[in-house]
Amino acid sequence: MAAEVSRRPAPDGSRSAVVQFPFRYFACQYCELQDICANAARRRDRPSLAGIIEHPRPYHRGDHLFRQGDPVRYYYVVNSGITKQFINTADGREQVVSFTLVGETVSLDYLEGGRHNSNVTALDTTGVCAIPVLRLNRDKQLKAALADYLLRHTAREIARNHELQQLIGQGTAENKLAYFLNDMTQRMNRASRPGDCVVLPMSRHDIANYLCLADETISRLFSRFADCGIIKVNRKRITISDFTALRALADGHRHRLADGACLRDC
Amino acid sequence: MAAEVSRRPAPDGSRSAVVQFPFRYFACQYCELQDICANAARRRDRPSLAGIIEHPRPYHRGDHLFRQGDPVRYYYVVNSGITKQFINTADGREQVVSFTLVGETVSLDYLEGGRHNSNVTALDTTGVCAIPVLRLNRDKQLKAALADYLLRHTAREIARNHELQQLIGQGTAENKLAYFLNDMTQRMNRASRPGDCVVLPMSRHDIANYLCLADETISRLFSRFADCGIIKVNRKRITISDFTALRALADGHRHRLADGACLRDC
DNA sequence: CGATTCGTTGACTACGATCAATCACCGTGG
DNA sequence: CCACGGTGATTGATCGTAGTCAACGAATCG
Repeated sequence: MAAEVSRRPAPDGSRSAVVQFPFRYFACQYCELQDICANAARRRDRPSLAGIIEHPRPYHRGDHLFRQGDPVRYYYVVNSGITKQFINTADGREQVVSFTLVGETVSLDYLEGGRHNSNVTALDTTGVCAIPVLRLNRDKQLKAALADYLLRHTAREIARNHELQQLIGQGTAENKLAYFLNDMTQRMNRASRPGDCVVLPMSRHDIANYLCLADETISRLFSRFADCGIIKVNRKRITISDFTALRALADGHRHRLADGACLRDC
Repeated sequence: MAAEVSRRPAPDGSRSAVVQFPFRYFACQYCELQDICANAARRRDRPSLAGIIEHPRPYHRGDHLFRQGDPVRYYYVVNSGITKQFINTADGREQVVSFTLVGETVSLDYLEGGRHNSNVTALDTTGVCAIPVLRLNRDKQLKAALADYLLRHTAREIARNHELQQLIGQGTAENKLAYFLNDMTQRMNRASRPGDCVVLPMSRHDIANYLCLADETISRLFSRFADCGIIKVNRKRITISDFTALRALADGHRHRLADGACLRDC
């Protein structure tokens, strides 16, 4: 789709920290920043992230991108792998608030004083594009362009959170998991052709935590959905057999699987 | 605190829609925008919202500031009264997602295409400062300054939502209501001296909806809190008798009132 | 003053949490 | 190769919280 670069940088393990443009990752074509990044890099008349964007060495499972309380240094876009974002609650537990997939931006949840209010760790080997906030301030034009994008992005994120809040609060356990599976399938398969199969890199515990359910409830629901013929479960690999039923469970909060449904379908 | 203007505009019922600066509302001193609004209006070297900010006629109880699906035309700051923000869910019900008090900004939850994803109505007679998005685009400098502010604001809002998500999902009904009362008291009394009394203009139903609880549960909890000597309830007027206990219930998710507590305290 | 909406209290139920036991998987080391 | 321990996932039994249904009381409005 675009010109390739000679010296290939991270996240393939090289030592280079700065990308030479023009360059495209696989994820670039799905990235919302491409108009002020890869595309703009080839035009003189437009502000571009080229030259200030950084690509740190890939993170491995469990590595922290940043911790709660850290000063905000970068905006992050995931270009390979997956991250988990969680907050430390007042009573010492953890609450998973989001997963960030390929092509997505790690959500900005900053407290007064420009400090992160959350932790972000890699769930798998993960490469990122990192936009240094300080260097950004030197280029007013670029900053304005990025602010525009970020504002749209966060506004959408708030809208998403509001819907999630409704789901977490009002939905049944079935609704929550159905929503999660549906959402993950859509987001993960955006890069590939829309498939009926999805590999969830996070543990059952992380899913349970994210949806505010007990680990055991998630297990039971996976089994129940499988019994009803809606999905097939093979460890972390989930195959959706009945998208319509899944969608119905996800959309219609309060909708429940009839007790007889299982007997019919399996 | 600052010079008053001769022709007093809305929200006092006048026909004027545009404010003459220098001017200050009561809420201005608590407004996060004051540096690019009231303060900046008196300086030539700084971009200011003066001249483009609008003050529509005050809204009355039940009036809509905007509806879900409407194109985004303004950023709103409440300078008197209170608003309720809610989304229409997939299954036709409503979900209250926030209340916006004096000096606060109505949260930006926009979908792709620049359309509101929520409804905002006045819970009481409410005056606002409205910043027209289109006119803002003509002044790059001002837009950049405002974008900076809005980004910080929304980042904090996302952080808030993440904490709320944790509360809604994991907290007991007691935790939720205690959090709500604590939060409202703090935010409402920011303008006045920190008092132990708060008038909640929203209905029990709105509170229940916001906290994802049944209306009856809210009623029961008000009674229980009162029985335990934590609060005094007089219709919409709530007096906090025991801030420590309330704070403990709000902070310590999973914390519960002991069954004996009531008997001790009342 | 009735009519209607809102708020409170009671009785019962159901969903999901909790506690507990077992199973499956995986890397380690003998 | 298998025994081993450790972790994660699954299934079962029981219990408690908050939802639901229902009736009543209180405030508001025309």
